Amino acid sequence: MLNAICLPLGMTRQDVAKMDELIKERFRLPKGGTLYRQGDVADAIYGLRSGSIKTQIEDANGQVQITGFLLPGEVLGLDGLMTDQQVSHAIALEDSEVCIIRLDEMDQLAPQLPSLQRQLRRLMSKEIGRSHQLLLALGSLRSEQRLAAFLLNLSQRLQVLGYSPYEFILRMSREEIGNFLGLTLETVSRLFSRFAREGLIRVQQREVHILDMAGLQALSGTDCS
Amino acid sequence: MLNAICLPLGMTRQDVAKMDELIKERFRLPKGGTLYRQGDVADAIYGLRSGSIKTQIEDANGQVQITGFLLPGEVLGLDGLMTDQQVSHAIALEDSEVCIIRLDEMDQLAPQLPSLQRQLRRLMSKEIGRSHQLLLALGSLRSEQRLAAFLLNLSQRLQVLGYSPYEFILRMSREEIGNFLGLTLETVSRLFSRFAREGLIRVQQREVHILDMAGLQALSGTDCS
DNA sequence: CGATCAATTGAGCCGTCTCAATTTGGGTGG
DNA sequence: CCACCCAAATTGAGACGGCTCAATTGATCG
Repeated sequence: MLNAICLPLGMTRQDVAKMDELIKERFRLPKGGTLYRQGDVADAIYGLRSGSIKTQIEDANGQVQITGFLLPGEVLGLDGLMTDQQVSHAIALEDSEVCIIRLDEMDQLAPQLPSLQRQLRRLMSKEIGRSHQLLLALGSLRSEQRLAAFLLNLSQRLQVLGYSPYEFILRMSREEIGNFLGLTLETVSRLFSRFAREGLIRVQQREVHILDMAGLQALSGTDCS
Repeated sequence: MLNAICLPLGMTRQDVAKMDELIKERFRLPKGGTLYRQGDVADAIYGLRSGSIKTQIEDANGQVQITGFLLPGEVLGLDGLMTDQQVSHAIALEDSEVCIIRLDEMDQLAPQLPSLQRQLRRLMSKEIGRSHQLLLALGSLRSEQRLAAFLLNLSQRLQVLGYSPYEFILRMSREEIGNFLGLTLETVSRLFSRFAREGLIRVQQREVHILDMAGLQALSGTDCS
């Protein structure tokens, strides 16, 4: 059931069949490739089938803030829905594949698919929640808490995908993690080293082993996220 | 034209007349009063007619992050639209008055009012932009830049309302400003003093006079916002 | 007019950034 | 296949910014 990757969750089998109509279109994105740019017309949303993607916003001065790292099964382009314009850039961290869901096609199918509406709402809700969480983190958490929360979040999302929550490969650089968390790359690197020294994780370049999940949770202050 | 305060912008006179149907309902909110709470069912959006309101989110640990300060003419409750649930608290900073626009009533009128849809989209777009800006600020700006940007933003919005952009009264405490900007109240207070010492502003409790707008803009790094 | 809360200001410390040197790993071309 | 090169990551030293704790002054409201 490949489509499960594109728009999963609470749908009947018939609904899923109808969904197939929408997600025929696929797209391969090479590492570093851009799926869409801030300001582009937003005429579709995208399901990430494989690989990983970052989204980032850019202000007039070229200042960049990464707003999210997407994993397979997650949906992007939702933030542009309101405006008909993308509000962020989407860039592949590695060779990736997305499926494209055109808005006009979706509008046609929508009346027959109430579950689609519900699904979409749930996704946007999650999106808003994410951005709020990031706000809270940047506003009030200390660096170690931010990184701990970051690792736990990643671990949890990978587990949902069927991967081990205890060992994974970071798809993003220290600099990108730092930007996302509002820290410098050196601070991120130091924290990785410190966490390792304290026996919380084992880290070797981008390969991470979580040794003490509970310890990380305690550190992050907030229970998971 | 009182309604201009509730949902202004690009509508024909006839459209505005129809809008009147929606915004009959008014509500007075005392200082410190709560308009809605995180988790409440979101069955309406609100136009702020007078006063000022803050919105804040709260995580499981009770950690609070203020996400915005609303001025008259601005609309709140939009972030709850997707989810049917409010995702933030809305609390009055002073005695305020809002008009209530019930969603079900709006849905009935929507087909006859395409401009309403457009208007709503524009507002949500602005909302998302705001949250992104805050993200950028918390992630990458230094304290002085944050406060400068904050003052300029306020100044600009007040000017739109017809007030002087050069002198205004802060409706929020130093602590609330600090929370919003990811700083402590002491740092905010010190910055106010420093700005005053440097001749950028004159400040006396919550009364602010901007003396050197260009200087503030230079400080904030980003041109206005 | 006292009580209370908000704001200011100071001193000292801790955390994070900056700048810089070094190591590691991956990719490319000889 | 190896040597080289470049980007990413690590680690250190030092400076600075913002936080914490604490005392004082200044408003506001019963």
